[in-house]
Amino acid sequence: MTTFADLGLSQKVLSAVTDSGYTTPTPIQAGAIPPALARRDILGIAQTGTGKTASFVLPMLTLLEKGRARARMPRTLILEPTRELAAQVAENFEKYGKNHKLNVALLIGGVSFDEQDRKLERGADVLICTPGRLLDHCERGKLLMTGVEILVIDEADRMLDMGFIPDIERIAKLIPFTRQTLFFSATMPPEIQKLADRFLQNPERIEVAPPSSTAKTVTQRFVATHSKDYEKRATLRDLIRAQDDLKNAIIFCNRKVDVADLFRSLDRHGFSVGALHGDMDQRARTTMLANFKENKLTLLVASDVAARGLDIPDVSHVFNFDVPIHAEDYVHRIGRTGRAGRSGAAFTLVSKRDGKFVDAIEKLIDQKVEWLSGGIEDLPPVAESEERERPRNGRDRGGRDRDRDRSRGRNKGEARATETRTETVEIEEKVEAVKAERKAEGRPQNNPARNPRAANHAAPRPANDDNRDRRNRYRRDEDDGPTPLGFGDEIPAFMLIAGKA
DNA sequence: AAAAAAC
Repeated sequence: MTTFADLGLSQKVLSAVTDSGYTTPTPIQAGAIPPALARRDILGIAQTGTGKTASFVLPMLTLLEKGRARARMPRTLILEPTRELAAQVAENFEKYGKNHKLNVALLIGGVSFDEQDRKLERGADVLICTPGRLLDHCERGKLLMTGVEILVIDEADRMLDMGFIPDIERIAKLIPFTRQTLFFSATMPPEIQKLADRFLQNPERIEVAPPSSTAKTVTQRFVATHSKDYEKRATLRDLIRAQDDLKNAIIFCNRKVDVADLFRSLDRHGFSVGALHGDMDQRARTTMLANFKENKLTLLVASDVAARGLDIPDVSHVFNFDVPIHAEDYVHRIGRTGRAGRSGAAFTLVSKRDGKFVDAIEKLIDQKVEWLSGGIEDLPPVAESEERERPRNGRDRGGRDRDRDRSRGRNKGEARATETRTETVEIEEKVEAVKAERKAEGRPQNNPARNPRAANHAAPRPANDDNRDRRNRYRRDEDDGPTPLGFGDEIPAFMLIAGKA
């Protein structure tokens, strides 16, 4: 059997791989590493979860040992479609490059330029980027890419979906054409093939089957639900509570606003929950993902930003709050669980209007998905009592609901979750408290604009700092019951936050 | 019916 030692990797790389506990390469690694080391172009058709990242990181590290470093010139460039994926690849570089003295620069949007600029000035050997920020650096004249020897285009099909191809073409023009190019895509539709033909010279083509673990180790179920948002939220809560082997879960919504809404709803119901979508500020995204990975959060409500490629080894459950509009997304989403041979469960809430999407999914995965308990036709009619059960005053709702849940002895994890509310909320509450106190004392608030140094000492920004989120945070949920007298849909801004104009 | 990415 092939081992990593047979592939021609350097001692430094091999020892880091061994330290990580790996002995046997995956098919994509065994197929791509030897030709990559021989300076061949690579066309890798592989999904995430196949060990794809290591299949380019390991040979790149070995090749970087051979050439000579040119002053302040990056020698390798990796392009990723999302910031989280870029960060994940950077982590891999640190892990497998621990015996190397390489400077890795992560150039992604949503964070300040300063630190990235400093890294570039010190001289970075490896750039790991999202396209927009990289081009921004280039346009500012801070970055010369004429020394790049290896270009990696990862997740090419997704780059295409996201409209990144023009950016990729521009970037490719800034790099010598004598470069070696490693090109990866999960699928090979004609557009991608054309793209590959343009970017690659006589590539070695390696195609690996999608990880079969998805189909084999993930238990998939459809769950019938009424279609109103609050009904779906209730269905979801019952479903989560009914799981006795739930370790952690990602809950996917189709839209960012729904991620925000569902996050707040679950949080108010006392679940240990975080959120992840592209309109959140980068700090919040990073924190949320880190906390989820470290099991400080049990649930992560996410948009499809988290559907592909994110490597969280241990997700026990995936819930689709919304049926994905594109069937491929379903495959990517449920692929977040059942990884590395572990078992996983994937539940998809389905309401009447989702019929055709459900059909498309079953067609794509070529199997029928069982219903958890009866189909949509078997749903009991909307219970009027449920309407009445909802509290009159939305403000008291969270506490009362939790008490009710507790007295029913419903959930073990949930009471604990009540105490460990998400850090986001805690941070935000702290910030508001400090601000309110200042205002009460009549002291001026920190104004970073007036006093730039104050910014460094200011209270931490709320983790979930997106303006839209902030407004929505105080907008009342549909399941909060009737609006209190005297307020419209929105509680007046002055009652909410001191400061924010 | 969406999401993602630069300011």
